[in-house]
Amino acid sequence: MARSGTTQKVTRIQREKTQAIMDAALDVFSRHGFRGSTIDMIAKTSGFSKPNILYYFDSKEAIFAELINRLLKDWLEPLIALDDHGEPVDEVCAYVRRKLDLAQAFPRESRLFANEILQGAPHILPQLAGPLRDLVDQKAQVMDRWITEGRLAPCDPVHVIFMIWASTQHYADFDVQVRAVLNTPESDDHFQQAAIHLDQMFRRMLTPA
Amino acid sequence: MARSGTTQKVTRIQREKTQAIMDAALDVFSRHGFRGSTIDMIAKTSGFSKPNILYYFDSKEAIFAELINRLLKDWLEPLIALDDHGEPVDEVCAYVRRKLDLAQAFPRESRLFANEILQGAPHILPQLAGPLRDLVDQKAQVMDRWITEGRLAPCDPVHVIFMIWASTQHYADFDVQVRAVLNTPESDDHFQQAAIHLDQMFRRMLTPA
DNA sequence: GTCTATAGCCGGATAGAC
DNA sequence: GTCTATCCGGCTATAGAC
Repeated sequence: MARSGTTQKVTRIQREKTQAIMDAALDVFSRHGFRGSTIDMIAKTSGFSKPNILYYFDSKEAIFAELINRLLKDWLEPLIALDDHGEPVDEVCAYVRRKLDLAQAFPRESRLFANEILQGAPHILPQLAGPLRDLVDQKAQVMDRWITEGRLAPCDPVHVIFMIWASTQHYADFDVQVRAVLNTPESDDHFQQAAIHLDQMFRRMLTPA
Repeated sequence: MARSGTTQKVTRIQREKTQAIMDAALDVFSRHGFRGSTIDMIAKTSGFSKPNILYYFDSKEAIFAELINRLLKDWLEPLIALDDHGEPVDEVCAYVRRKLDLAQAFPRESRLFANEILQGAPHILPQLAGPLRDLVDQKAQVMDRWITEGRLAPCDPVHVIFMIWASTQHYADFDVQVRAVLNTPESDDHFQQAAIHLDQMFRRMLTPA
C-alpha cells in the first residue's frame, strides 16, 4: 500500500515515481481536460502501465485533485511577493512581469487552472473563496493606501488584479489564437512583445497624473 | 431524412426543434466541454429523447460543429463595428463596452469558445488563421493610422486587442473566481464595476499625452 | 510492485416497431 | 418522426498470477 493517508515511510523511489506520474498527468489533463483525459494517456505519456498508476493513486480523480492542489500554492506565489514597501507602479509592473513569465514557463499549469475554473472550479472553489480572496483583499488594501498617498493613480485595485490575471494568462491559455492572429505558429517571440506592451500599458494606467 | 446537406424543404417545426436542441447543447457543452458532455445530458436539458436528437443531427460531433460555427459570426461582430471614422479613444472604449456587454449577456457562448481554444481550437483553427486574423490586421491598421495622426497614444494595436478580449471575457469565463474573490455569489453587480473600471483604464492607456 | 486479464459501466450510435 | 431496445467500443477499476 503506497497510497497517501498512511503514516508509512515514503521511499525515494515512490516519491520519484508519483512525481513522474503527476508530470505526465499535467501534460494530459492540461491538454484534454478531466473528462477528455484517460488513464491510458497518462500511462503512455509516463511510460508506466495503467494498473501500475492505479497502484500509486486511488483513482483518476485522486491524481487530478492532488495535482491541482499541489500547484495552487505556486500559482499564488507571485502575488504574495508584491511588496508594500516598494515603489508602487514598479511593484505592480514587476508583478505583471512575474505573471507573464509564469505563463510562458508553465503554460500547462495555466491551462489546467483555466479548465478547472471554466468547469466551475469543483475542486478548488473553497480555496478561491478562502485563501485567494484573503490574499487579494490584503494586496488591494495596500494598493488603496498607495492611491490615498498619491503614489498610484486612482483605480479599483481588485479589478486591476483581475486585469493582470486575464491579460497575462491569455498568452498561455489562448496561445493557439494568439499564434493564429500573429501568424507565428512556432517560436515564443510574442511573449517578448507582450512583456513590453503590458509594462507600457500598466504604467500608463497606474502612474499618478 | 431531416439532416442537413439535402435540398429538401425545411419546415418550421424542424427549424424550431433543431434550434431547441442547439440551445440545450450550448448549455451542456459550455459547462462541461465537448468530452465532458453526453448526448443524454442534451436530451434531458432539451426534453427530447437521445435517438430523437440523433435523428436531427448525424452525431454529437455534428451538433458541436454546427453550434460553434454558427456562433463564430456573432462573436466577431463587435470588432467589425469599430468605426475608422469615429473618435479613436471613444471608438476603442465603445468596443470594450460591447465586448463586456456580450460577456454578460452570453456567458455560455464565451465559455464555449474559451473551451474550444483551450483544447487547441480543433474546429475553428482555420477561421482563426483566416477571417479573424484578417479582421484584426485590418483594425490594427486603422489604429496605427490613428497613432501616426496623434489621435491615439502609441501602442501595439494587436496586443491592445488581445488585452480587450482577455479582460472582458474574463468576467464570463472565470465568473466563478470573480464571484469568489468579490464575495458576491449572486447578482451581476460586478459587471457594472467592471464597465467603469475598464473604460477608465483603456482611456488612460490610449489617450494621447 | 508490476504485470495480464477482465469485470462492469457508460456513452454514441443504430435497428426496428409503431 | 419518435419511441424502446440494444449493440459495441472505450474507460475506470479490480482480481489475481508472478
